[in-house]
Amino acid sequence: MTPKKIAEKTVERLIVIHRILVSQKANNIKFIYSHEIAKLSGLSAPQIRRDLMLVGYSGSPAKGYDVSKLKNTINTFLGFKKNKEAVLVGLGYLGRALLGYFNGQDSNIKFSMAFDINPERVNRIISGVNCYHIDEMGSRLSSSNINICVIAVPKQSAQEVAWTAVDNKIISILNFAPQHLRVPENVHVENLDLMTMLEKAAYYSME
Amino acid sequence: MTPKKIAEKTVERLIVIHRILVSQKANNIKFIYSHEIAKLSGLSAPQIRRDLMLVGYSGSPAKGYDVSKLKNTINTFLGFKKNKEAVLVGLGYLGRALLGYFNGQDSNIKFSMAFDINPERVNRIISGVNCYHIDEMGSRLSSSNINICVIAVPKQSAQEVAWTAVDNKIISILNFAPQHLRVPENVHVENLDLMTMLEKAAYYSME
DNA sequence: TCATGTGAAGACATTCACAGCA
DNA sequence: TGCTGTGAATGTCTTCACATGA
Repeated sequence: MTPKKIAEKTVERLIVIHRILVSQKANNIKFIYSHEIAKLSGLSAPQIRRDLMLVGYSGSPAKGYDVSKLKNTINTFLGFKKNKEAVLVGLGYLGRALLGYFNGQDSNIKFSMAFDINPERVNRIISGVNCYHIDEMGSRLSSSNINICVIAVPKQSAQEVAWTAVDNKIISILNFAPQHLRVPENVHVENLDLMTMLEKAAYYSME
Repeated sequence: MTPKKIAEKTVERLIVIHRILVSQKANNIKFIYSHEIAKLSGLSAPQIRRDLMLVGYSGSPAKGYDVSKLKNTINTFLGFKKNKEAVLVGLGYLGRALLGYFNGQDSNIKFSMAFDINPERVNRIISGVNCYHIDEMGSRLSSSNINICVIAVPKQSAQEVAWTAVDNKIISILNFAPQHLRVPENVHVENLDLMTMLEKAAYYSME
């Protein structure tokens, strides 16, 4: 499906641009210039034009880009599908927050199940999501078609969870554990280390 | 305080390396080679040596780097201080999770207060942190010495929160709202957009 | 022998600046 | 006039590869 090899940063920017287009469309804006997107996104205008070049949509110098058409083009380009499913592992503070946060938004992606090792957290429904014991993860994943896994467990367990995941159809992981995961080559890992980010913010709080 | 202008990515890597050194020290490891750090962090060995060059610590080819000394050098270089304070705005799912998550870890950075607009969420203690109404944010910040702010409010309110923050001593923001923040030049903004990250993970889940 | 420290090369990402067009 | 689309230039980051030293 992935047409060419696109830089990760480009993918990120296109997602951001796409969201801006969605919101502009909701506001009934029909056309938009690159510098307007720039203002809203914090990206630079030439950068945006370059990214849009890549997706192969042409605007007009007179009116700018057709919001609706451009949105659809990016949609297709990124292969967005409706109702994509993901799975969450780890129902601590962070995990439960993610369930509420993501499943509350109007997003294409929903968690369709979650796992934890703690018996008190499982066999119930949290934010509309069925929660099971981690022992069931392998079998439930392999009998599903889910291939996105979000890991929100303590770092000691993260690698083990990742192995179970990649053994059962998962090919993309969003990892919140501050732990480098070893995975097969074809599996994508997106690390999101909150502690590092907070420490980074702290670094820039010194003058 | 910031000695030279260090690339943001370098800062991130140094934080990661630092954490690895802390954990190695806890395991009583005295010396470590760059390729060992590489294995643990997912970074490349030359990259690590380059970063360490920058902090100005020299290892020995025979034994590698002295874990304890290197840790302290990075500590000093990054200006880590004990018990740095931050403030949280937004006590929804995500905000409450961050309180539990960060204040539970053994970190140098703690939240010392939190704010929300919803009366039901304030004037109480959550995960050991005093929660106040957003109206009190300005006065409480200005009478404190906190200069790190974590924003976990809906995107509609994020810019307003940011303005209150920067008007009251905040110079570094960790922003979870999917919204570009306009701030004065001297203020650092670290964006952490969970929805974009999940969508990015979804992108890489297609073959 | 094997790892460090680092100049030089290479890869990658961003911006410049302008032709072309409505 | 003021935008888009884009070749070329610039800037930044990463890796290579090897001299050096224990």
